[in-house]
Amino acid sequence: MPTKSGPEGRKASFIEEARRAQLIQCAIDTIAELGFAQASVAQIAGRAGISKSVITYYFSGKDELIRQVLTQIFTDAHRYIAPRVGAEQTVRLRLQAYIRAHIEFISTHLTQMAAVMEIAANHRTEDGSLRWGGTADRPVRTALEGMLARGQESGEFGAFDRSVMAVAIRRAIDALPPLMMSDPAVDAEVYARELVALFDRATRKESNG
Amino acid sequence: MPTKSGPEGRKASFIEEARRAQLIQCAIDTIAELGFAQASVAQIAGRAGISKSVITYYFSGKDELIRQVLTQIFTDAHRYIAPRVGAEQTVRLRLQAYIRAHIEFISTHLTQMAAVMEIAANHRTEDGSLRWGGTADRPVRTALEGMLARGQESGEFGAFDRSVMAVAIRRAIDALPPLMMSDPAVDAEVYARELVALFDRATRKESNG
DNA sequence: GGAAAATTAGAACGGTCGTGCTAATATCAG
DNA sequence: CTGATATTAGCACGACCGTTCTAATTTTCC
Repeated sequence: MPTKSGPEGRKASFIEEARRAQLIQCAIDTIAELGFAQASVAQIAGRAGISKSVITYYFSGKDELIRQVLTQIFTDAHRYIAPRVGAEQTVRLRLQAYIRAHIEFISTHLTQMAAVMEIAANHRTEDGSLRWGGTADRPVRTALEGMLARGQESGEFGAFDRSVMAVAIRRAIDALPPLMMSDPAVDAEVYARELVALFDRATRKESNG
Repeated sequence: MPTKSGPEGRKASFIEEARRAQLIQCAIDTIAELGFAQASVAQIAGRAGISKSVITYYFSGKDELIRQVLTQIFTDAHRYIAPRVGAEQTVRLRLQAYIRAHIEFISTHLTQMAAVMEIAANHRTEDGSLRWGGTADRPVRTALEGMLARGQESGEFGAFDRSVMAVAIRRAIDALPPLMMSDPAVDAEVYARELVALFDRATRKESNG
């Protein structure tokens, strides 16, 4: 049963593993540089220096490749961020670690993040609706809202709408990739420090000023 | 000299004005609904119930049409927002009006804003670089940074990095279109009130808590 | 070293893109 | 009403899209 059309069943060969990794990396670079719409199979294959058909040989199609790009990047990000947040003891410190860890990961994985955002904003199903769009970031925001809720219950945070605060935090974090790519003068450390301070004030109880 | 290829020279006829307005509106609707990449000339013409060539008859090409979509929306937005900000006397009130006016306009022009963001994020020149991207929002942020600077000089605001604060404010405002389009339960008034309160705290002087 | 399998290049397919051209129709001035 | 002009539909064009197919080449294994 092996032979025909693509590697299946048997364990991946050395060449297969190397090609898959190469193609995923080339897809990331191409999407980040040219944008999702311009990242055609021909472009990605050209960057890898191979023929188009190699892509459909190792992946069932372009969608498969895109999917694997996303899962790889998300796995990397989660592995970096989760332990750094979990290490902190108070909710306020966890929120600070949340912001800092995100910005550290983003600033050291700029092309990956640019690719993720291009895909999230543009990849659509055949019926025209966004494949990962609209509600795909909801679980992320929901988790963040949970953290904010615990901070309010414990009295560490003041009164505010948690969903609006979560949106503001996420959007401020996700602003970094385009910022850094269009302006190399942007300093990720400064950005992290200022954002931590900004939302530290924003989550405080109203102290009659 | 009249005749050949498109209306030029003479003043626009009734039909011309109507068609241009219709096509701009259809472009907005199509881009907002299907995304920029899927908003082909054929799609836009189909929505208008006319032939593709009518578009290239009234506009020099697709780029021209897109450009007019942007200028129309930006003009509308500026006419709504500018006087509301200018009416306030203190910097803090002006910042509040800035946020509120933006959210009011956005929530009442959702499809327009969705179209603008699709275009800004995706429209590229032939060499592959974003046409309105990267640095196109710089003047907007710069103006906002100026407002923040005046607030710090007058002592109304505390100490913070103005460019980071400007990014956070803009990103929080620009989050509204996708929020409202994916979740009809989102309340623009609540969002405006909470955002005003959030950045009111964030711009305050550190009051030792 | 030779057969079988894995991997690759390259061409071909049907489809959509934006634009240009042509011929038919609608509008309007005289 | 009529001729000129504005407007429109429809097709053709070259380009690129993602996928499929075939044939050639490389690798693997006995």
